[in-house]
Amino acid sequence: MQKEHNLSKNQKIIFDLIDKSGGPMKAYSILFNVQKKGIKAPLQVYRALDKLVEIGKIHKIESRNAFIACQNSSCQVSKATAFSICENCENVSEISNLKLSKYLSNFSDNSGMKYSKYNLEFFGLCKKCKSK
Amino acid sequence: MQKEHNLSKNQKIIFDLIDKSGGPMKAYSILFNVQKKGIKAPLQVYRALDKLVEIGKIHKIESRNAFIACQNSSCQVSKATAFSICENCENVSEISNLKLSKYLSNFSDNSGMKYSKYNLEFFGLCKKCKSK
DNA sequence: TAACAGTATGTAATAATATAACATTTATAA
DNA sequence: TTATAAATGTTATATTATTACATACTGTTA
Ligand SMILES: [Zn+2]
Ligand SMILES: [Zn+2]
Ligand SMILES: [Zn+2]
Ligand SMILES: [Zn+2]
Repeated sequence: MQKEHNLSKNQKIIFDLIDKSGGPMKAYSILFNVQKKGIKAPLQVYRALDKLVEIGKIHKIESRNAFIACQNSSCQVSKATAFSICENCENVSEISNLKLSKYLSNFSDNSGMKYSKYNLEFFGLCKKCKSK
Repeated sequence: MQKEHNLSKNQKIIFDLIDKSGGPMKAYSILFNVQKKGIKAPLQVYRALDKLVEIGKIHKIESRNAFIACQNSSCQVSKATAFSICENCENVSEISNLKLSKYLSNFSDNSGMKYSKYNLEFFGLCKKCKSK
């Protein structure tokens, strides 16, 4: 069960928009879409995004500068994330694979570094785009 | 052995700078550093960076919008990359671990997607920063 | 309730990152 | 040589993100 965070007004507006979109959204596209709700400035968007990432309700797709609603029930923070990204249609899915996440969370090498977080992005062609 | 690409003038200037720096560099920091060599505009930098990424001489650290020289002898293209990033000192190393790269290159799930490329970024504290 | 701390908001300005469009030049190869 | 691809030069502009400062809200505790 995901901890219930009481989202603030702006956080809720922005989370709902991203969640309903079903895919990744970019900050200025979000801004455009919430202007009718009174959110007028980039900073208002980025602040809400920062908080939503922090509590794991959304994740940032780094290679796309975009934000997607968490598709796992278990992400309380954005600290172990994996995505598949179609390079043709830009469809993005969060990968939820216990073996993969265990493998990566336990990964260590001889660098002496203690890893506390990772982000993995796979690229390729999705089913639809492959068959064209 | 890495295929010998005959880098163009701008590509060589920019690769040498990044390589000698020993760490990740940002595009506009690169621009500042090569202005004395006649490279005056952002686009000249970005074009060289694009090409260098394409042939695997450098990789982009997506979470940092920065570029680092390939530290493996084997990357002919930037299509299977893994990095460790210290969140304190921002030191970045390319991870070269055969088991990890095999595991990820062979990864597949039931999404029907064919993965042809991945990028993995680990975060944590490096040896030095941990012991402070 | 009053005082406080922490979180969130509003607003303007600006910084940092990246690309579009167009003209010209250089390298490679048929 | 002629054609083609790759690289360069230049200006302008688009996109992404943060700084700085003022104000308001929310929950806790004296
Ligand atoms: Zn998630
Ligand atoms: Zn697709
Ligand atoms: Zn490499
Ligand atoms: Zn460090």
